[in-house]
Amino acid sequence: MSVPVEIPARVADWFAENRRDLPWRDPGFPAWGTLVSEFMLQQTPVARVIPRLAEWLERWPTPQALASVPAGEAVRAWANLGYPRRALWLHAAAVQITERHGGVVPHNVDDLLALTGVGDYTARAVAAFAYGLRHPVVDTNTRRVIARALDGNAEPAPPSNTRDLAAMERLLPDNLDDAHAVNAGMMELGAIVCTARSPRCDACPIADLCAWRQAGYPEYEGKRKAVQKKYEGSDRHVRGLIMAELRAAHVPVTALEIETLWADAPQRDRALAGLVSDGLAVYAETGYVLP
DNA sequence: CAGCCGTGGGA
DNA sequence: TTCCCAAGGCT
Repeated sequence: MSVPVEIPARVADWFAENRRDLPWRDPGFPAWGTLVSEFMLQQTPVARVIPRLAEWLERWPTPQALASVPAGEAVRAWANLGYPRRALWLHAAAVQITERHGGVVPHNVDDLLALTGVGDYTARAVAAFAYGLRHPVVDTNTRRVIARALDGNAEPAPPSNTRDLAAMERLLPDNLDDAHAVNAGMMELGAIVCTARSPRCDACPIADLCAWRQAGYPEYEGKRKAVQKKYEGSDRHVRGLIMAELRAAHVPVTALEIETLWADAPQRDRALAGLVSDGLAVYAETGYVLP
């Protein structure tokens, strides 16, 4: 596929002018802060992350600080960010950073990938954004911009790490600062202009180059991503109710109290067993507590 | 690899 | 109101 050579420079210039003032973009923001923010941003919107991130870093300014407290403290501080397993994984990663890397968030992508809860996106985001290294960073925003501007599709195909990283690599300038701006700019463009529902093409710096626009905005015909199951009444719903109770309580939550949270006994038992299996709840004498 | 994992806000 | 989906990762 041929890439219009103007795209990276246009995106980088647009980013310089239009970047949101987000905490993790502050000069001197620590790599640990970047790692924490990336964990929190996995499937949780920016606006909900910002206040929790500030609290978190004030309380645990280093990996060692987090590693020194029980994992349950992390789960409680995670509050209502959702997917509380991420709090458990972040705590595990803090322990690993402390034990294996002397408390320094690793620079190396393979070392980052070896941390619990760090996958292909997060590892490269930390290497690129915290340390300024030249790695392609591809998230859901970047994939959408590439799908539209370069491939002429309304939506990206299902994620393929090999294909997505190669596509982004082709856009990355050699210069470190420019590469950083293109990585961040593609994400930012997807986040605030080339959005999933109603893209603001009038504000897009590459609208005149966009393959999807040039093709007349054809509807997406490829494989759709699996539709999210309904939350109301789901196992995730019940797990969420139980976790909210465990976070609020500072004494063991009895089985009787858990019964009041959800009437369907088999589903309730399944949810609770799942939480115990995941390590998010443990039984202690009289009831369930955070780990 | 498809399914699973929370929560809340905008359209 | 209902639906969509948000800086993913693990099994």
